[in-house]
Amino acid sequence: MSKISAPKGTRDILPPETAAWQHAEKVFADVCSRYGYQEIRIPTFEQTELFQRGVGDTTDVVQKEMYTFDDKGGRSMTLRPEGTAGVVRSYLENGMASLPSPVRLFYNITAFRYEKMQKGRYREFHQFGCEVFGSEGPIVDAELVSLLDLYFRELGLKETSLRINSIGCPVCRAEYNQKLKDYLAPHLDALCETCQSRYDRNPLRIIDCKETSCKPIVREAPALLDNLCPECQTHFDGFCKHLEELEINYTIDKGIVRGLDYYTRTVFEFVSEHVGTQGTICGGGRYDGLVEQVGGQPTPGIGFALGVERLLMELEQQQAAMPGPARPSIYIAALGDAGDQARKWTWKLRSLGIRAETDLMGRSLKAQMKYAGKQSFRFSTVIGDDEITAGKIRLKDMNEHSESEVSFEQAEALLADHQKQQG
RNA sequence: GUGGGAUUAGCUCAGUUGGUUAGAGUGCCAGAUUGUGGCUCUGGAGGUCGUGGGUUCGAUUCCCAUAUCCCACCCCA
Repeated sequence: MSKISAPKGTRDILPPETAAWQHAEKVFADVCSRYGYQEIRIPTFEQTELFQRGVGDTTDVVQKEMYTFDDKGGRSMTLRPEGTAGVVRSYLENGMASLPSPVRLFYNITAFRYEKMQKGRYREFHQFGCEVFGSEGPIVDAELVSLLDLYFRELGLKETSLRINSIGCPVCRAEYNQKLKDYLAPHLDALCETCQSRYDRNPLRIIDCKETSCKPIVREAPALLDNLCPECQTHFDGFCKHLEELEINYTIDKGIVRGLDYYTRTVFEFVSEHVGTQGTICGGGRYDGLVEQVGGQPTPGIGFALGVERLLMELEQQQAAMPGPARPSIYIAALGDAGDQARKWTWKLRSLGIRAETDLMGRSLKAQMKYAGKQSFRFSTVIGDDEITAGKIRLKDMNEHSESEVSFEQAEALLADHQKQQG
């Protein structure tokens, strides 16, 4: 019989690493709530059609990376490849359009893409994200970026650069696409195979091509940012201005196009050097046409998704201080028949909020002490017949090697106090 | 989807120019005269040498296939 292993592209997240995850999640939820974002939880799978309409039929994600299956009722379902489409569906289905605007939501999800594995890329991966509905102005765009900026700062993440761009609206993009095609037409033969097929379907994506054959041609191509309609230009200028007001550094990168079809106007990425070639830690942008695309009234929206694996990898690279598992406070060694009393007191300590353990293995005193040392308990004590009759224990400080004789009540107060300081 | 590297104990890795019962370090369990940990010493458990074929008297070692992991391309978080 062959061994069963975790499916390709998935991985177990184990202690002590889980402590860093909890920290990242906690700080994210906390920063979001300060900005007025509330958490939404959505299904892990949706009707396949949602992603076809929402993410876009022409994208790589939908064309070849989705985990799609038929359920027993013959309905086509897909494990979510990202979060935005599901949030938009929920926004509409639950009538959130009638909530006071803007509607601010955040989420913490797993997502699934059937891709070849690489550093910082998994088939099941985690994203934190935010979505804002109902506000069209560039202030929201800047607010979202500032939320990320604050989050990164609170985690101690540095050396991450923000790149921004605008990819216009349907009006200016149509004009630009024509202009781009006019420019590319004479070079068409020199472009790579995929770009030749992109020429008719989605010429904008050619800008993003990394093929050596395409790069020199693309470099001279007209940029969408230089061909925005007046409205989009004003919006982009406003976005830049608000970032400057908030003293957030950014670089304009005319090459950012984003891989999902729903983006309009503002697009941005936070990029790092250390996460292999998967340098994008966080990507986002405005999607003013998406709500309508999924079947609602025209509603402006904007959001981002943050790759948690990549974020944690980057934090580790930068050796940012991340908390480890909480250190247990006290080990209660049980001696002989006093085991019952030891367990009883351990349970009481836990009800007082103290991280306490006692023997479960029926081990010798020496072995119990060894365990307490290895698990780095701060305090230990031995409970035997002597302690029970005297009503006093010797509380041992494992750091200082010192012991002090105290009553059970004094020990409880001391431990509670100690753990309050530890958090 | 294309290409390169890897796979031996829970973990990090030796090794056999093809030859009986496959090693180290670390970790785990136990003990060093039965009321006290981190050092030391002793012992123990733990591997069908990724899986399936082939060559051979004999394969963990050579060949082929396959799986998984790592890395790059593409794309993305």
